[in-house]
Amino acid sequence: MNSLDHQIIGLLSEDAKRSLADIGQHVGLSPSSVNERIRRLTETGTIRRFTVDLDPGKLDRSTLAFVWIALRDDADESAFRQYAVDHPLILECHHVTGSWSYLIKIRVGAITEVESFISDLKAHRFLGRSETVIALSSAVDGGFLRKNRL
Amino acid sequence: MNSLDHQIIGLLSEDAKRSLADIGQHVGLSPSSVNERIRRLTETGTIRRFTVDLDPGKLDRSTLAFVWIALRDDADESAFRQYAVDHPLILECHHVTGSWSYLIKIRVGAITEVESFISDLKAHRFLGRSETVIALSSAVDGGFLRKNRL
DNA sequence: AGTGAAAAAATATAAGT
DNA sequence: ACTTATATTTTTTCACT
Repeated sequence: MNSLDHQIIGLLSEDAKRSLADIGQHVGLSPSSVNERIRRLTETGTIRRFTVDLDPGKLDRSTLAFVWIALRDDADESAFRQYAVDHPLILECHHVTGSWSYLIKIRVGAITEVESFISDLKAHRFLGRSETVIALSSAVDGGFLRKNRL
Repeated sequence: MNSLDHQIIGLLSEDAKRSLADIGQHVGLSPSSVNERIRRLTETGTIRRFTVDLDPGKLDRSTLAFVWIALRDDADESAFRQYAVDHPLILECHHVTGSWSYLIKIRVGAITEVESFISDLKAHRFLGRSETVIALSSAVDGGFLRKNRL
């Protein structure tokens, strides 16, 4: 991982459809060399995958909410984690420091879905207490490590 | 945006390097049709861009922190938002409901950088109060809207 | 909207420095 | 490691249904 790799990563995260030739021009390498570096970055796991950045609003997921969770004392924590992995609305679920045990980030179509989300947590007997925070607007979003963020 | 588009989006978000032919096989369309649908999804902004999912750990950004911010009473809020946009460590910055005004998500190489991050907020006279929560581990991460999350 | 065929472009491979 | 040249695959375009 040297400076060239960083540059390549920066260009790819900005637009992964750039051709190897185009990237090569920017960083001063031939297409084959760029190709080989991307292959290695992918192999070593620095690049996890090529993907698309989607607009949540266009996919009926305009509402962003953060839900703090305190698990029940008798909750099966590994079952909870698996539940989070499988849950279609949960984008992030972090075990955190502080007075809450987990911070969950969800995107839903409407605020009413937050309520059913929490009800479901209760029904599964995971939930002790919770507190929900709604995002009114986002100055920065995307969640990616981006070009100017490396 | 019909079911075929959703399927295509799902496949792309899983692996945006799949060929049009491959996607076509899965959804039952010709490569040209898939191409046309992806073109339209991109044009309408449903697909914002093609990008790469990077491993923060491999890029010296292993530490994930959430910083709750209450702005100073006299803070210039639009200046703060611009500061957030320009800041290299800030992955997300949301204006939120509740007793805090903003929730910021940052990824840093080491926990010590969180301190300098907050000092800088203070130096810019944005910060009233703040509270930092560190992620100890993540059951779900990535931040993308993913295949099974549409 | 979708298809199939042809053209254009991009990627992957291999031989040489 | 990188480059150039070649082979292969993919993407794009277009005439037609």
